[in-house]
Amino acid sequence: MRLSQLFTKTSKTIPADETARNAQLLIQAGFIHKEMAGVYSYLPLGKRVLDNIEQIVREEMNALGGIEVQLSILQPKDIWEKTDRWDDDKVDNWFKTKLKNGTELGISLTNEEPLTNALGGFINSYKDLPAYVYQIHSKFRNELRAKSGLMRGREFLMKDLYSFCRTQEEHNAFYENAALAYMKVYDRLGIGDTTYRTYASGGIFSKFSDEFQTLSDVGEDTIYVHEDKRVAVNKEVFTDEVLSDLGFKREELIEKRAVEVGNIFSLGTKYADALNVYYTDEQGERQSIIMGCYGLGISRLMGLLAEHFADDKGLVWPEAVAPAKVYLVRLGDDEATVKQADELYNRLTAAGVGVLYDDRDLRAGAKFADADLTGIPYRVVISDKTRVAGVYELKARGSEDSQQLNQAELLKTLDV
RNA sequence: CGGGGAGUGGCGCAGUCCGGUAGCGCACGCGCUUUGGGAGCGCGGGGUCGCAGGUUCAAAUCCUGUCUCCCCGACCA
Repeated sequence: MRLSQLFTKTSKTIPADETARNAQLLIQAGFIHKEMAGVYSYLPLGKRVLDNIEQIVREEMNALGGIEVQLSILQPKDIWEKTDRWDDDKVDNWFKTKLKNGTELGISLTNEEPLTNALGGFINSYKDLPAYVYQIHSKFRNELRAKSGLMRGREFLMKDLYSFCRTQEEHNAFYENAALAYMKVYDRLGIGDTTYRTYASGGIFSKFSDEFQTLSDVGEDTIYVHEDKRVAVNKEVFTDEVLSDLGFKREELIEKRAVEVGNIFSLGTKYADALNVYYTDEQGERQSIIMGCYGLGISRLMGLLAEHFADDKGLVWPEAVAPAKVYLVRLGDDEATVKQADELYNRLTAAGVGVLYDDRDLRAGAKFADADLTGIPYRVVISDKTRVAGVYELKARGSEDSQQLNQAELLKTLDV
């Protein structure tokens, strides 16, 4: 992408109506636009980051055996009444709307009922199970108060997967595999070493659910980390009884602040039963389906990564999610220099390397400042001077030092 | 939802207490100079002060209502 063609622009000042560092940085760098409290639009660079995170999640869900769908955002009321969840007393942060004729509708905040209902038409036999179905789509929650930028919005992008199993054993095995897949996602995003599988309240179907909590001072959750076992306990279930169940001693655990970046639940048979979705086993007997749900916040992760990897100059994206791998700075406008920069841009682009090509008519300082703020992993400078010297200047975003390389060395360093 | 703070060109702010029809920086346009860490000088365009009502000869400024944003708390299937 040529920056001369990009409509967004960076700002020298941070927005006054945000205090969350992630939102400040992402708005200042032109990645997102705030529509209203808790609602953000994704501009070109932000959209790329979001897509990159989404793709990593998609790959791991596919590897887990998941099959992707896209569910509707408008939802009918009747299926939620069957599971007794429609009432505002049951779910109080639900956006709802109405058809012109007065028919009430729900706006997607979760999808157990719609998906189970949709699957019900196809699931008859034990041969049709298990089924692991997911989507990556917007969710809406009418939070009393939005906060923390992308980390807690009213509209957000989330991956939600639902498992439909025949037996508890089958469910348990998948549930554990899902937990492993989640950790793979966090590893790929560069936060694996600070993310803990965390015991949390399980609701009515199991003693615990599992949250995935990434350590962060701006996190909303308090967890107690067991470093040796690489697990944690959420404060909400941090009781002597639970510690005893888990075989942990209180003094082994360290209190930390964390951001919930995933949560997986066992759901039992409640929803499928309520929606009259069963399967017939090998003996011809009708059996209940055991469900699980597995959430992972894509946009929240973007906020977390923005905040987690930033420094005083701006964003510092991990290469896996960066909107581009290379920020190519062209200085000087000698015809030969322009030609050389154009050629490198074309070559890298053809090789599949994402490049933000700063071909704008700006001074060096402005371009360097933008390169830093934008957080692209590698900065390459081509100037009249480097051209004459026959070198390319390469600097990693996280490093203070730059190096002078010939073209072969540069391409090798960039894995081209 | 309770408490606190704030809404003034695209962005960041001053002006509000002590009413007299709006100012600075950034950004933007033009010109000259400059050109490796957010350039300098000059000229120029752009806002009716969140919205509605009221007081007054006169309201960004005072009064009433309302909307929005931020923070703390509560809430978070």
